[in-house]
Amino acid sequence: MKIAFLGTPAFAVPSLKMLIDEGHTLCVFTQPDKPQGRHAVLTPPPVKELAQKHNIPVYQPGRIRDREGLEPLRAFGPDLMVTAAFGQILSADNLAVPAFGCVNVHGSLLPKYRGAAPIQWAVIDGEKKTGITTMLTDVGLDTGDILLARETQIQPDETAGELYERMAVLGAETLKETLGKLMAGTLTRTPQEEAQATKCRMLKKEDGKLDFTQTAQRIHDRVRGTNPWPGAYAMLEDGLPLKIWRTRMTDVPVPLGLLPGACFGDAKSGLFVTCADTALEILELQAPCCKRMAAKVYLCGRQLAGSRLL
RNA sequence: CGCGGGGUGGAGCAGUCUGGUAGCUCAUCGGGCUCAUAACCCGAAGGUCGUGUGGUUCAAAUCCCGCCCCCGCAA
Repeated sequence: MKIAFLGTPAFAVPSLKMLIDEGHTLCVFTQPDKPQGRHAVLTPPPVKELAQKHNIPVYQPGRIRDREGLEPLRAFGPDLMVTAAFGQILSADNLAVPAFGCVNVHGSLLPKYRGAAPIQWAVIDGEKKTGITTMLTDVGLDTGDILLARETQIQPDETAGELYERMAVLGAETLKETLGKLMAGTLTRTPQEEAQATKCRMLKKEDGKLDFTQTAQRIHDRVRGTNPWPGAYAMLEDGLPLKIWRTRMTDVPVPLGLLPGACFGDAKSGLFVTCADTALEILELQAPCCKRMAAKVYLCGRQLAGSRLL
């Protein structure tokens, strides 16, 4: 089949790889290169790199709805469009181009977690399971009819980054199955239950800010859900941010009289922070201007016990 | 030339402002205590202080200059 693939980040890479391996005729649309890193080096999105490696034509329109996106799309004349974390909203004109419409690979069990960063939000919310949904794209935000859904369990200590990788692979598998049924003519569509729908937004830097008046479980979930981006953090008493990469639920009792955010422990027993209910162990952290390291290692050279995180 | 912090025994840091042959915690090794221990006590080994065989000085981890690498913020 002639397929236009619209995707941008690492999540979309396995899906594109699958389409390449299946031998489809492809054309890729992805977001423009963006400055990244300390020196703002212009970096191509992961999907672009894969596409170029296979000599697939790549278009990077600022807006897919505008002429600069629509024209190459029409010129390619795809039978089907596939989107996976593309990052732009398609217009009715875009959707009208392919005869078979547009299949979207979404990182949640729709109608829950429509929108951006569904994988991260599922972890932050402490969900036990999530999954991939393929759907027929319409003009709304992830509102189209559901084609297939595949569940996966979220492990208690799994980070958003780890889950993201698994979901990217699961997404490719689900997409493959969806296309197989589409070509076999056995695909069915099910409207989403609007009453069950929830939306999630893009993650912001501030979403990594920890609030130790919450329970240890909720804080643990936020640490997991914001790893690796934007990263969880708390303020040290001098006002600088301390990044917290990994935590572990414990049954360590909180010493009497400690306020939420108070730290205790040492290089041998580990670092603990007081939450609303129990203490949470901090396994890996990163002080300002330093590399990330195990909390016990950090405590070899510096003190945190007795201080408080805000 | 976006702003800023850092490179010191295996690891993490102090010492740099107010130059004078390097200190702390953890790890390692040896010994001791103990029914036992990753716990505790005692002792030991281990560093040309990122780099130039740079400059200043009687003397540089410390002051000045160049270079390399790492990190935080901002994009």
